Amino acid sequence: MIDAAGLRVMRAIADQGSFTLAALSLGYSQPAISQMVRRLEQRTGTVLVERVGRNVRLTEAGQVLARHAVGVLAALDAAEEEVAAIAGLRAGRVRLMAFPSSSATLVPRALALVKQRFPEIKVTFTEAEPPESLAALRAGECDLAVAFAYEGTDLGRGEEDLDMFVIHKLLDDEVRLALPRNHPMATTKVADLSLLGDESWIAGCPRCRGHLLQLCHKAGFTPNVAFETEDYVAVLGLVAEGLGVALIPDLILRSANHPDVVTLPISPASRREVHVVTTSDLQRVPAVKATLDALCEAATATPRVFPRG
Amino acid sequence: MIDAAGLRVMRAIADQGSFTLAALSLGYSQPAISQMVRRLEQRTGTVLVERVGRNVRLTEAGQVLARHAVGVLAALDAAEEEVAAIAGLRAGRVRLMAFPSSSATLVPRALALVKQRFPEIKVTFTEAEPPESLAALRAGECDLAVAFAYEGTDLGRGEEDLDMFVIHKLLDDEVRLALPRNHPMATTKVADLSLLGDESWIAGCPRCRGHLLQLCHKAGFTPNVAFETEDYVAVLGLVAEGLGVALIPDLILRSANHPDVVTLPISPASRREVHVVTTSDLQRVPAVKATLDALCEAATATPRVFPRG
DNA sequence: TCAAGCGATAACTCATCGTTATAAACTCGT
DNA sequence: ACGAGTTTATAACGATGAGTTATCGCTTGA
Repeated sequence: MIDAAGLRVMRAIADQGSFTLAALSLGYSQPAISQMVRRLEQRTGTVLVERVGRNVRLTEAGQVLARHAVGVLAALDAAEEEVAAIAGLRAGRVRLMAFPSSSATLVPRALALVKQRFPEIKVTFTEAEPPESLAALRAGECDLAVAFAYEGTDLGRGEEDLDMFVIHKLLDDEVRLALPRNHPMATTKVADLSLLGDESWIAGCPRCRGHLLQLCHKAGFTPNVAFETEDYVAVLGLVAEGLGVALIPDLILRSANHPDVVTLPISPASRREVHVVTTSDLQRVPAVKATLDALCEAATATPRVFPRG
Repeated sequence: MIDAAGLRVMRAIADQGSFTLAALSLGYSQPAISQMVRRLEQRTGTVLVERVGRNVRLTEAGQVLARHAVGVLAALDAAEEEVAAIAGLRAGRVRLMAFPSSSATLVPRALALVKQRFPEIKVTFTEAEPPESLAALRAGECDLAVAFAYEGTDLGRGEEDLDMFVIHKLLDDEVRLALPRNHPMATTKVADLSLLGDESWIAGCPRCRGHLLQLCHKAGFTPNVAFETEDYVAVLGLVAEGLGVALIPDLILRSANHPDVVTLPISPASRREVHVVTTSDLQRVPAVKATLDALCEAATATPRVFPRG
């Protein structure tokens, strides 16, 4: 019934004291104000403006509207400004979820980029394995998910519905074999999986374990998994102590390595792909887009370091 | 840029969780909501709603709008309600000015009527002589002026510009002669002015004094004005003591009389007209109209009482 | 008394905002 | 796996709102 434009007009009339000046101050023509007032009057069913001589004066009802206009317009401007800040990257919150081994290098680098470019944007970060982060994304509890997929497998658990997502590839993450420095194979250039059927194996996260089983199966044996832990520092420790060998993604090795552990490329080679996942809607949210871009840059700019002991 | 309708829509979406339900709750069709959101999004340049499956979810910017909507819409409703109250006679303030002798009977009766019918309407009342009340009306400091004009004269001072006013006649107010009970003429039915050239006269307000001079002039003499006072109770007292005679409007005699004073119709008859004056704009203000109506009713309903001692 | 200023009005244009009808996409139950 | 039932998106269209320019009438002040 009564809208912000009407209040703005009433306020201008109250401030300026005439239709003409009010029109001027609002950037309208004088008849626009005249008609606007008439519309307001027939909507409210009340006289809002007293026409006295060639001047105008607000009636009681008109003064009521002008008085309320201040608050309403201020609140409206505040809302507008807040949205504009989000649109203009001067504000905004991005909820990022990433799997643990990405949080060592990739994510911090991206967050630093965002913070440097858009200091006002708050990126909240939660570690989560891919199935969990994708579920959060689907549930609207997250804006960006950094996830990985081993060659030939899907992101998430496989039965996931990925149609709703927009997926950007960040980098290829080489899977390497970790073995003790004093292991006979430690001096070779490439580790041939098929020669490792008798080793004790140390498995990582559930999906990594699945990948290990798959690779070994293709290599002709079923691995003897002696330990399971999701903590890759622990994996390296176990390997260093000669308690087994393990498959470890290169990404982890960039931030964690162990003096007594050697890593080698494996044959047949295997890698996992690291992706950042969002939705087409969220991708168009400026702060989300900025963070996504930063992740892509961090991925390409990060040099690959292969610590070979 | 962003208006109340937009906020209302965002709020409804936030509350209802879907476009369809939001449309239902606002009495719109579903496409109306869909288009409204799209318009808002291209105006703000931001994604406001995440389309997820067949449901929707607000983005951060959308939540900002929905959050601000509460306050803005509440303030808007408050303004609307306040104006509606004025329009519906459930509120409002009327500033009434009336000349002193009207405040004895006419005005109290009218105010009682208003109060009985519309208890919420506050009528403020100020005594003022016609020129002053009309000036206040012109200056916007008054909504209704009760004024009088002697036969053949204007309201106000005569040089007044009456075009801007709307004038309603309330009643004819007979001018009577007041004289002491023991005055020789006290027993006659009609006082012949031309026989009173030798009397001492007591004059009232300036305009009444002018009228007195005019009447006497027509009757062939210039009155000997012994006293001047605007207090008609004083006039009656002076007359009662035999210090002079006076012309007194009937309206005053309805509320003030004196046992030792007799009043007679005069010849030639003279009367003043009592009017209520406002402007065409103010006349359409409900509370003003209600008060004006009450004044008219009070004027016609008030029986004429001629206390003849 | 005349020129200047102000509000009202008329006539017209255009964007907005609503509608209905229909398509496309998703969820869920069988 | 597939169809029923929702849900959003889109198209086409109409009514109304809201702006413009041009012009009139009135008030005012020199």
